[in-house]
Amino acid sequence: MANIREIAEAAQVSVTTVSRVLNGHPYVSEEKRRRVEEAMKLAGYSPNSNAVHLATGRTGMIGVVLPFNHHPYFHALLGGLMEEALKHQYTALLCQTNYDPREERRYLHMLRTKQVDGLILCSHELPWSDIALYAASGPIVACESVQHEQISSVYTNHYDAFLRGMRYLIGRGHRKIGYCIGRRNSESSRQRYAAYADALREINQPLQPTWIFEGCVHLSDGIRVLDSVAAMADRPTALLVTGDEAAAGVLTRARQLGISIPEQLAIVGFDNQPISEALRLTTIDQHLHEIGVQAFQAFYNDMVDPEAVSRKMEIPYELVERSSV
Amino acid sequence: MANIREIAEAAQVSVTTVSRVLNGHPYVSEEKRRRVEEAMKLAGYSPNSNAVHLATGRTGMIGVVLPFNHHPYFHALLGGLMEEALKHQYTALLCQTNYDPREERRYLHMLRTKQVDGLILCSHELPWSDIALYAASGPIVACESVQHEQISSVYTNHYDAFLRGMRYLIGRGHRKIGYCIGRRNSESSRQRYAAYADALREINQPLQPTWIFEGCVHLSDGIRVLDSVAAMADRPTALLVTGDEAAAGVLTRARQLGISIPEQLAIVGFDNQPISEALRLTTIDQHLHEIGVQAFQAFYNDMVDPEAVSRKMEIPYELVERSSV
DNA sequence: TTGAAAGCGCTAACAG
DNA sequence: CTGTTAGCGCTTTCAA
Repeated sequence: MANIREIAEAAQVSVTTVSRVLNGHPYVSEEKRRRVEEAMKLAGYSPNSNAVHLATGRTGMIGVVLPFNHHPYFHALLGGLMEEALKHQYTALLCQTNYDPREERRYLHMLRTKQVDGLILCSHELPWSDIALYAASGPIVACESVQHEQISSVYTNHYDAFLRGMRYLIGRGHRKIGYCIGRRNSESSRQRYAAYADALREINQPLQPTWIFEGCVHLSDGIRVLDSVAAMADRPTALLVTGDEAAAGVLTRARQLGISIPEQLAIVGFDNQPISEALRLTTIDQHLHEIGVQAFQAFYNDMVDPEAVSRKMEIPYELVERSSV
Repeated sequence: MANIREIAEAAQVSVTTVSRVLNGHPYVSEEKRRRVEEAMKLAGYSPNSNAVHLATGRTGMIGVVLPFNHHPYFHALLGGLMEEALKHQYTALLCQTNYDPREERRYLHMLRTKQVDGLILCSHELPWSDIALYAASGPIVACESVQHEQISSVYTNHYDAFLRGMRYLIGRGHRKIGYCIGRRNSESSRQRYAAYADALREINQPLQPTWIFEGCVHLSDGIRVLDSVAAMADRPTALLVTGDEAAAGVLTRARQLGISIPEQLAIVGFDNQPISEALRLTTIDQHLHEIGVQAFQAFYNDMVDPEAVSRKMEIPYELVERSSV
């Protein structure tokens, strides 16, 4: 209701001084600071964000674009991201797309209109060439490997990580290996397929299409997969499951059906999520929390120094051995 | 990058004229409109939202506060809400609290700082007396029954709805009835308990505490409940489950275990969510979509006419008979 | 330490 | 139909 001028009058100081105490600037006498604070409290004053944003040219808000957020994968990523954002007085605006390109574009547009200072994309539908056009309005960071010069990128090398998983299983004597992924058309899925095919080639095994499962995101998807596997005449002896949530579904369902893990079916999960620890699931940790942290830092760097070259940062993964292999 | 003045210069018109075409106002000659549009396209111009918001005193954004949004309950509510918001050129800012009162307060504060024009609370941790203090900064609408003069309220009469469910089951001959709720401490849970106790009193049945289940939100919770029930020596013959998602869990798990529905166990769900249709689940529809629509309208009314008295609107529920009873 | 004053980019009377 | 002009509320030189 009240504005900065009224506070200044009430406290018998200039608006500049009020602004100074508002922003914790030095060079304000204790006496005046006290008076200003009192006046603000008395008036129940809160500064108008829109005015602040207009005057400063920044909003202290970063848009985090993701398809949905009800998944441990995004929790881990967001955890790191927000932790880091907080350190720099930034707050995250959740931009949920539900895989709708129009929604995605709406959020990209917010960069143009200065509603957010930058964008971190945890997922995307639009082509990068399209997205890059918005980079002129503010930093854009992708949580996957992107070549574009204007887009920073913090990512896992999914080919390597998947190959590591395959070789680990192969090293344990497995030849009949299947795998589960989330969406088919993502870049990471392509990389995983390539690693899978290459690994099989190394051991001269044929590629068995029925052992590849798509759409594995939630626990229930893992249950579905295990049921399919159980019904097969020729079953794989090991499964690489991208996402511990789904892997947990596979594992619990298997136990339910009396299929012993790892003897009859070995499982390697991904992400080292809390549930994998609880279930003693062997998993490949891609350090999502760290990806979140680095993604924010990449944004922040671009923000502070717009001239800087966009970062391309590969985050190392790690195999966590437990008892599902 | 460019601002409205530069566009005006480029198009050889005044800034007012540019503003007019920007906002689709009448009284602009076709000739000038064309010139302005061309200049905007050429410059890749987008208006600065913060300036617009500051000048107009509104943001066209409404904050929707909820604990999490990965549940059909909130989908339905949000669906109606956003549909209505769209009609009035409003966009919803999802404010996820994870049941953390500090987060909630942060969102309430956004009303003070004019980051949003109003707030719709689908859930809350802070006491209403506390929340009401923020109502001076903009309309606040609750999706539950609230007495506070400054807070509009769009709600289901949970006591009546629950009683309706109980009497329906009783009418079908049931005497041993249990129920499942989400959180224990919500107002709706208290109402439900009251209706439950009253209904049992009507038929002179003792209240059996072990037949009351809390924390039933997801499908998995329903599974858990059914497993508990199956293990009981003295089982209820019917269950009132607030939330079709959980009810679906109860139902599928029961079938899995060979417990026949409705013969050995009758189930009444709540919300008439898509899954209940698929499973032929009898359910009480509280018209969540409509609650969302009305909640936005309540906000919009308060917005347009700040003098108006806050609305208290009870939305009728409806029993949808299918085959689980 | 302090304050006057010039913006930030846009809207909306008001006067033609 | 069009333009002038005074804000919206805050930050930030700049000079004192």
